[in-house]
Amino acid sequence: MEAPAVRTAPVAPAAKRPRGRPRKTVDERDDGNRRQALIVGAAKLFRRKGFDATSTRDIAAAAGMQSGSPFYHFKSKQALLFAVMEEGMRSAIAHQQVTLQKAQTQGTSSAELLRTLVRHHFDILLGPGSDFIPVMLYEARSITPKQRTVLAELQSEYEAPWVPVLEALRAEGRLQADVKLARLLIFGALNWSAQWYDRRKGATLEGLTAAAMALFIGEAS
Amino acid sequence: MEAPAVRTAPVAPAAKRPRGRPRKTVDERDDGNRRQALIVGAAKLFRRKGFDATSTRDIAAAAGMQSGSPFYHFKSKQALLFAVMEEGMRSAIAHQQVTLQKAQTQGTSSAELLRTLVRHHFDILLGPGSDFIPVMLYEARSITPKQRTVLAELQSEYEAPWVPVLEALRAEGRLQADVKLARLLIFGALNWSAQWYDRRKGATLEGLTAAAMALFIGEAS
DNA sequence: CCTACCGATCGGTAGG
DNA sequence: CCTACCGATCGGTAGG
Repeated sequence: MEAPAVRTAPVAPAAKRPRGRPRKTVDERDDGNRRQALIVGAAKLFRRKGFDATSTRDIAAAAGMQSGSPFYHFKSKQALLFAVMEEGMRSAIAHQQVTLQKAQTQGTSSAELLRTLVRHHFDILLGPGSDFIPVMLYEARSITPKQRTVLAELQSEYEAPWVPVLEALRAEGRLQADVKLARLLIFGALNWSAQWYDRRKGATLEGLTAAAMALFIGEAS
Repeated sequence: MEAPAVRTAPVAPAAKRPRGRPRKTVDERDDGNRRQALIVGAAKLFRRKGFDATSTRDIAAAAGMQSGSPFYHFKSKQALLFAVMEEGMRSAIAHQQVTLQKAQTQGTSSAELLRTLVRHHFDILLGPGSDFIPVMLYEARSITPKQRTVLAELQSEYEAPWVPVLEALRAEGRLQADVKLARLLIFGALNWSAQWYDRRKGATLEGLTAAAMALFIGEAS
């Protein structure tokens, strides 16, 4: 059995790498630069107008291309949507791991770990230039069942570090709710903020995090 | 100044009332029965496929009509979407008031009131035949700013009874978080359940309510 | 990656 | 409320 190809999660968009012929997979090509421009532009448009209301012409224009050109990079509009979601998730997973490792040096309390996870989640959800995760959350209806399965696995991977933290809090008596339902409700509380949070208005991500912690485990702010 | 026309909130769809000519407003007619069939069918389709992915032909077929006929009742597809949302909100407000009055007989505790509100919210969100509120929550992008303003007012009306309850809980020390942010986070936790809750699977609305209460105010289940 | 284009679908309307 | 229809837009493709 061959070693599986390791996919590097693009935390930041990779710089162009013009070596060799562009690789081709089933439904997309990879020549770095332009492809990435399509993904970034599509993410922005999908978030603002929704998948169905965004035309491939809009996306092409956002990347400075002509109307037919996106289909040189992606076999379909749906494949482009999936690329946005997948890149968003892989990036989020990688970024979360780094953040967690930084916070976990010594005997960090479970409450502090939860705070780190919550704060990080607000970052990828509401931070500058973060359209990928909201698109994944709010346009899930528009992908195929097979794609949905792939994303579900990535989501499990993302949520994995939350489980032991919530279980520890429950064991410490700081969390009363059933852990599985608590996780679903907590993600709801956080994810919904993409609907109402306005960077220009009052609340900071720090304040939001404090409020969430106070609500979930009664940590006085 | 004339007295403003009172609009009755349609908790249950009104029976047909064939007296006089049908009233006409700016963007819709009212002849009861058929109009309601369009609203109900549209709600179901909008929820399942989204506004953009639902064609007016789909909606017409769901009501047993020909493709052009919905436009006899609604001036546009968007007006039909708004009708779904508005009816959903008016019905939810009325239903919430009734539920609250039943629960509020004597010296009901704030925690018990919150439980009633949460349980009721799960009902209109996840109960049988409740597509209206999910549509309002998840298709808000597709209405006009003016319509959005109307809905925002109805939402304020719906949320109004929650505020004093949360304030009381905060005063009692059972809620640590800022009340305004807590309200937003709580609605997020509840509203998101429309994304993952599956009536056929395990959890009951009662169990969900218990978990939510445990999470928000540490009420042991 | 562009040019030129196709077939399909869609929201909406006229006229009855 | 139906019939017949229109103009516009859209995802996608061939051929270079």
